[in-house]
Amino acid sequence: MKTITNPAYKLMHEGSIALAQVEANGIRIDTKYLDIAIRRTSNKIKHLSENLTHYKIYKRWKKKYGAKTNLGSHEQLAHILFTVMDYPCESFTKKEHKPAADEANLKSTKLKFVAEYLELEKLKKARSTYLRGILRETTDGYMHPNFPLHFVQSYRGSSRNPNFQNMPVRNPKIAKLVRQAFIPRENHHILEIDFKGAEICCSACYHEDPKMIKYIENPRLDMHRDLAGEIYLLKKKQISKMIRFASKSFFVFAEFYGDWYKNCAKSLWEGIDELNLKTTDGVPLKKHLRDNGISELGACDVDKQPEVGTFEAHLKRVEYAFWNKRFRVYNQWKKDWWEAYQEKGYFETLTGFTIAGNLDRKQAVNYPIQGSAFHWLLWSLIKLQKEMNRRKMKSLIIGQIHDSIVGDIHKSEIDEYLEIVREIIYEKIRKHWKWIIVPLTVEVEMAPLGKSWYEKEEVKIWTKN
DNA sequence: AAACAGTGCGCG
DNA sequence: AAAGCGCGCACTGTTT
Repeated sequence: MKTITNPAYKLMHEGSIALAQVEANGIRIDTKYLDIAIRRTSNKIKHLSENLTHYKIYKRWKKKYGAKTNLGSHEQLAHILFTVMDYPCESFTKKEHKPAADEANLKSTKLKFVAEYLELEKLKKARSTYLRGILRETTDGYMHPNFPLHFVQSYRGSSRNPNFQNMPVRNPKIAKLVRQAFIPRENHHILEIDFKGAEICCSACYHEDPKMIKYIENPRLDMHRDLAGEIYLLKKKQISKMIRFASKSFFVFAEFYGDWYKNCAKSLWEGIDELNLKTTDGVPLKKHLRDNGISELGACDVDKQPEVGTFEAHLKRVEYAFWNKRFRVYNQWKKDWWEAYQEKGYFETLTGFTIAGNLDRKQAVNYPIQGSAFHWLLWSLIKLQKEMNRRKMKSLIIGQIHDSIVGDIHKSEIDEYLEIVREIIYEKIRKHWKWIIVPLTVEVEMAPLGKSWYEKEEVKIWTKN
């Protein structure tokens, strides 16, 4: 067993050098804004905390814990809600088997106190991990996060001090609060390029499922939309963007990573209310499902078969068709790959890394895909930076987020930069790695001149849809 | 005071 | 048969 091939070694070596330059470049931070944002957020936190103390629940909390009462203690709150006040508890912690204090479990009480508490917690997270974290790591207006390559089991990269790869983006308010701090250099744009469906494309290079390849090759096909149709019993034109999003994140990706229908049914069902899903003709999704004979989620009990007519039972069939009809070849690959790993105790990725150790089934089939998809990005970043250096460009690469590259690009170099990117991703990478059997595409997002990372918007240049 | 385990949450 | 992959960071509560 060879643990690493020469090309794999070279990739890590050159990758480390390229990322060292990225670290040295650093990211410009608006420290004045950060100071104001921290102050403003602190005021909100103070106000919200004070407000919580007027609730009856807080009085019970105080009675139970006295001087030890701590609004920051999830454990205390969960104990008050689920043990003292006896609200039905849907989940428990893994090791200690105490009532869980995560957002979903707390929210299930539907208490106003809890809603305000969660809002407070979001702000606290934004302030401590992000606003203060960024400020702490910034000197002379620049922050230099690390991008190590030698910590992750799957041979992905990571980021630390601070982690540049988990800056808020999904919650618009928190995203704005934090990402406004990231600004370009004078006369530059923040510009991000993002591999489209990197892990899905990469998986196809392993399993070569013809249906998956078709989805990737034909821009008029859309697997998330198709699955949304099956999951929610909709016609193509009824599927809104948000419905597609729910199908993609709560079913398709979850299934690819190894989740199953009972979990997916829950998150899909809860997602309907949380995302306020409606068909494009304005019909609330739960009403639509009711009209089609599905009016309940079902128990989703691990030990029980789903009840006929429930959403859970429906999703069981969708899952079956997903793996045994639609992506049958992928399914078979997973089985074969797992068998081979059990036989040998290791496997080799398409990029030349051997992965050994005690892996479970999901890890064994996910690692090669996750690792190799990142290696596409890393290889591209190395090429891109070398070319930028050769041309002595003013533009800089300032970060990497698994399948995207964040650049601080001079206004006079945008076209040039994008042309280099295009050549690498649309041409060179497939010449370098002959096993890439699907076309690779990237999306481009850019903020207006001088504007923050928060203000990035998609730039349509190479994609036709 | 420092270290540790456990939990939760931000991202891909 | 089992039942979501990979990270980093902050915080609580306990132990050293």
